[in-house]
Amino acid sequence: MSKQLSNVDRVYEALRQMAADFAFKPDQRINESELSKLLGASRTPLREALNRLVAEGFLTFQNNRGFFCRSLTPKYILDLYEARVAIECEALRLACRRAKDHEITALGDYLEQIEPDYESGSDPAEQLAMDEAFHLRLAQLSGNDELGRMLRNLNDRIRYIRLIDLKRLRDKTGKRVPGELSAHSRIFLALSGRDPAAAEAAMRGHIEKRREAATEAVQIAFSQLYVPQD
Amino acid sequence: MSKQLSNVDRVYEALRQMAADFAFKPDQRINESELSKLLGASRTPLREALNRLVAEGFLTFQNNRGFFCRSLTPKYILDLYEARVAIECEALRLACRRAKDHEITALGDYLEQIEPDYESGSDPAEQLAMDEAFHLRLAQLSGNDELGRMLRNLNDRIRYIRLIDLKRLRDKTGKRVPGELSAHSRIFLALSGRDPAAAEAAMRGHIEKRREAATEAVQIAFSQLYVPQD
DNA sequence: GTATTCTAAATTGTATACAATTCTGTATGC
DNA sequence: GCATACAGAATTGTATACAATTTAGAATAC
Repeated sequence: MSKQLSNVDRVYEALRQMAADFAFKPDQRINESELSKLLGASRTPLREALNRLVAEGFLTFQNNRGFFCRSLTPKYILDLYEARVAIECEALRLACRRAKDHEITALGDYLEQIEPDYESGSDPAEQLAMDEAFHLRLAQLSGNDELGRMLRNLNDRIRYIRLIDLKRLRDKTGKRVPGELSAHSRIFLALSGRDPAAAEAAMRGHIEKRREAATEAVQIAFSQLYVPQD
Repeated sequence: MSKQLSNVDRVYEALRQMAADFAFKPDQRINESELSKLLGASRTPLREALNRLVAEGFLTFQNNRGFFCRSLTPKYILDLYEARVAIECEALRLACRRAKDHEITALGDYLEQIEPDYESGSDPAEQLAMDEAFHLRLAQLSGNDELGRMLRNLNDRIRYIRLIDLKRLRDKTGKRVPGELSAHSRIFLALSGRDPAAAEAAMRGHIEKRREAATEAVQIAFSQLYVPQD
């Protein structure tokens, strides 16, 4: 009847958020004592949480030197985008075979529901959250829990860069994100028609297009991380 | 100049092996004190290692109840096989584009080198290790570290079942594993010819065929895990 | 016999202490 | 100036102690 979440879980969630947002700068060494004070827990649960994040690829670990933030390089981000292609395309193929009609209908309703917010120049972070939610629901229609789990992990590690890319896209095109929604619609229509080849092609193109802008986004990320913003 | 590996690393490797081999039975609760005595370390580093394994999907964790072995169900194993298809097919597509000629040649040499051991009825565990090594090298030709990392994780979680499947296959076909080597050859030839479609088709069929036998292998796994062997 | 409550034992959760190691800055030699 | 050696400070690694919680079993009621 009391708290369901353990302290380690709380610390873990906080650290995951921090790591996703690069609150730790790339390759930065993490001071355990300092961090444990900040999070209001001793080093024991803190280190347990840090170890989880190492296994998930958010941090690295060196014996007797402690924990470090993952580095941020174009190669790393390009790899993550490619891994997304692998996971999402296969999930989509499976979804074409397995998703129930009512599940597809429900996803279509969701797409329509978020359309106004997506169109209007709402908060980029919200917009990205909606995008991730759509992609995740799509992946979940495969019925494969591992693929969903992997996608969630990839999303969390790539989010910081995707957010930069999204903002840039908006600036360049004046509050409108062109082609994005129609890309989602194209994927959805292929799924509705149970056409795996068309669905996969649409998904692949959709992700690939953003991947091509990733290197540039990484450059911007560095300038944001190391230069005072305003 | 002294030990490079930390105690946590040592404990982690041991636990990972145990978890892969289902030295912990599915859903079994793990007693920390007992295990720490067994591994010759205190509960602090033990729990750090256990947390890594939770993040990797080998174990689960319930607040105030501790760590448990992952459960073993046909659905779980089928999901892992599907995830392998996702990772390996995409890696292979990328390899067709990116692998250097000399890398492909080297892989071909490796394939020829292991052929005699693979053909003869050598130790099934060794045979599986060779199979995994081939698939991993293939994936690494993609140049994508994330895909390699994901495949390694999947391999470790699925190995126990694959070993059972492989033994069964040998028993049924009298020391010969038919079609296996030629499947690898077919994949390799398509890669050599830089034909992603053919390569992916061969890979997909190769994995899918074993996936179809997975449910049966899970049944056998249970009988092995809960009945004295000899 | 079954269900319920209670108590003691077992187990997990986490803070802390201290050993081992690395890091930092200063002094020394060339 | 530059490299090296060294000492002290800082940091990580891990055992241990004890609190919090769950579990197991006995006693009781129906």
